[in-house]
Amino acid sequence: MRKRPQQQRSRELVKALIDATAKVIQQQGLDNTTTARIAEVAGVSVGSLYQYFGDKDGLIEALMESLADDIGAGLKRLPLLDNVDMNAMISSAIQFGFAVLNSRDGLYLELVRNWHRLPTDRVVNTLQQHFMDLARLYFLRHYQDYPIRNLEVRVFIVTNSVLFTMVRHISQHNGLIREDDLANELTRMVAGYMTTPPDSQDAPA
Amino acid sequence: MRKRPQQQRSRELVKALIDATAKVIQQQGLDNTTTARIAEVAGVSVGSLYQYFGDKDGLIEALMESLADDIGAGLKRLPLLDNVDMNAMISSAIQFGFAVLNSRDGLYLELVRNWHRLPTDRVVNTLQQHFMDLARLYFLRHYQDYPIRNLEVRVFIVTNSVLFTMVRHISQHNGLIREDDLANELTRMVAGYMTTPPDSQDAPA
DNA sequence: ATTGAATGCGAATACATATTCGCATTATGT
DNA sequence: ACATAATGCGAATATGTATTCGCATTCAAT
Repeated sequence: MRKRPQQQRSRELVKALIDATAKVIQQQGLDNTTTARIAEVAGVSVGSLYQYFGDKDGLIEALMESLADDIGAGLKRLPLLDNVDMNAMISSAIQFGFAVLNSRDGLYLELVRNWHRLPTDRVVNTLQQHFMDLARLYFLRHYQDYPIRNLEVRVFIVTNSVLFTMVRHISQHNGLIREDDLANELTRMVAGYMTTPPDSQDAPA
Repeated sequence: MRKRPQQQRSRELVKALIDATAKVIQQQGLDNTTTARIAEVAGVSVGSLYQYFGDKDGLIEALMESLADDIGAGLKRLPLLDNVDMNAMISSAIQFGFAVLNSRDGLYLELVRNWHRLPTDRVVNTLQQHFMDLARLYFLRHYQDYPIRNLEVRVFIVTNSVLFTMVRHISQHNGLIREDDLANELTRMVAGYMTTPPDSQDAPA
């Protein structure tokens, strides 16, 4: 942020710009998100935009920071650890995921699709960290004895698998697969995998 | 394609353009892929480009068609069904996936990252179709009796999970997770999931 | 009320890029 | 060799977009 907004109106202007950025991305897609449109939607001139943000990327960064906080807060609010069995816990988490992706008219959807050209580190770390902690706590509480090796790898796989499978499904309006079927199957895959001992080969052949 | 190349040199020109498109995407990224650069790399003028392709998208479409064929051929060449157990079969498929993503200096990587703004239907269908057939044949051969319900959903989940987890991993140079660990764990997750009966809840709590 | 700082403005600037078009060159059939 | 079609060229055109800058307006403190 180039300059700190000091007065009330400029703080509102900054907020309006970040909100407008979200709105434009959600309505026009990241490719058609221009500083002109953002300023217009915010009811502000382009010049004012550059008073508080060094460039367009700075503005988008600010949006991502804000959303990372939202997601972090949303996750903390979910009482995932209260679930006794892993199936229920994972099911809740996946439901939350779908809810987020379907919220705000597809804003999150568009952002995840474009992860590779956005400053997503903060959000990704929030997610990864949270599920990592969750997994550790869960195993400590329920399987104090058996050692879960490769927990980092497992959480990495599971997080990305679920997230991108959901995004792919929502993005392509696949009428053949219902969202709750997908959620159920994802839950089964993840629960099965997370509760598999590290060494077993486990094919019931 | 705006006009069919009839003579030898123009057929070569078209091929050079498609090759150049791949090269530029791989070297500069999709965002910096311009008609000027493509023409330059192909050793051809921009004007000639528009003789055979209606627009830039047409050119990229032609590239995708060509790659879809390559992938289809590569898949057919893999003797996946010769594996007796599912673990080996899936492991081979995942190895193939990594090989493709690491080939051509990251061309495929960049294309998968940008799936949402590319004409990927043909490639996606090729993949989905192939693994669907494979799964059907495998279950017919090995478990003739028990009915695999939701096979479409399972294949959808598994394909996207593996593909995007691989892409995410390769993209972020995550030194903490080795590629073969990831491959092993992916194999375990997928094999476990694909061989799970449709109704079981299967958490060994 | 006055004044200096903060804020806000938007036309002007400086690229970058897709696409066209009139002309030059090369191939093909006779 | 000639005529005609196919091919190739690249400067010019049209459009879009990020960013700047000099000036106008509003605020906050005295």
